Amino acid sequence: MSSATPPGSAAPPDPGTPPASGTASPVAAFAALADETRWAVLQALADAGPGSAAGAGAPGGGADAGTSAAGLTASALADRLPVTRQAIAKHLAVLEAAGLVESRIVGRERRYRALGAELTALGRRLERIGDAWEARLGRIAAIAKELERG
Amino acid sequence: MSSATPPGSAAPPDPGTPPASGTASPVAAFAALADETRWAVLQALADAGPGSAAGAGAPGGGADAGTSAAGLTASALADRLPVTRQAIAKHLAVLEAAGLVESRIVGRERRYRALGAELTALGRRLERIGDAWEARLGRIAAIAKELERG
DNA sequence: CGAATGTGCAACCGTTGGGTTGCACTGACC
DNA sequence: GGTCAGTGCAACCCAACGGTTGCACATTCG
Repeated sequence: MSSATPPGSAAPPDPGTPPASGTASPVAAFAALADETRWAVLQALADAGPGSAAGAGAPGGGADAGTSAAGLTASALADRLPVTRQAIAKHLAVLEAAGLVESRIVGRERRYRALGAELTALGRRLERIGDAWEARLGRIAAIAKELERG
Repeated sequence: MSSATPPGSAAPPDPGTPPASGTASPVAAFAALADETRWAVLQALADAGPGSAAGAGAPGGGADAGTSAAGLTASALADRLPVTRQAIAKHLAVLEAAGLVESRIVGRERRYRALGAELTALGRRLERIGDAWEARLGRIAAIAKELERG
């Protein structure tokens, strides 16, 4: 009971842990990744490129040129996805709480961008846990073989 | 809309895909990993070692010696965790559907074991997606800089 | 055979969660 | 200053989920 310690169940009161930056809890991140709509949001954020930023609408002019790599707003995402802006906002809140997304207030709008590094870190953690399990299984098999041989 | 393709949303009818083996859908796996009790189950399965297999009970004799690395039953897990056997059974069903756990019927009992390799594969996939996002962000930043200079 | 252990299915309950609608508010633009 | 786009909060609905209880079925052991 010491190798893989993913959840915060056995964690101490956690007193001196300011909201440093990244992942809150792995399970929260998994819960955030457990929804297809949320994946769609993440993917839309991930391939949000310059030129297709604000998308349709913006009749006045080009407007958001310049800081093109700043991400998308909830409304822009709602334009791309078949759900309400409010639903998107909730999803973005979940994703941000899980540390998978970051938000910046620009003018009167809030731009979100995906944090791929957090995803990568989470993946690496999963990888390590899986490897630990496999290793333990191997060890058990070895012991069993040993016992069999006498 | 071509780099990372985690969910099965945009997937074709998927006609000729027999239940090859492992992971059904990544989102299913994440949903499976999004519960603390399920993590506890996985961990209990992961460090299920010889000697502590059937746990307390078994008054008759040693019984399950031999195939000690075969995994734990739902009842044994229910003995270790503060939930009902039925709850454990449901969790195991979810985990098995997600491809994170495997079951073997021995006598009248069903033994489960954790599939660490699947976890590892899932982690690797996450890692790749995160890296792809980061790469795309870098490319966007480069383009923005180019535009600024031009 | 009878008793015990283990499993599986089904009903049920409380809570969470995705999604919508509606409204109030604030910052930008004419 | 008035209007318009964009956000935020709150209420509400319905489906899914975690969990329990209860019972019926199989299988092993005395």
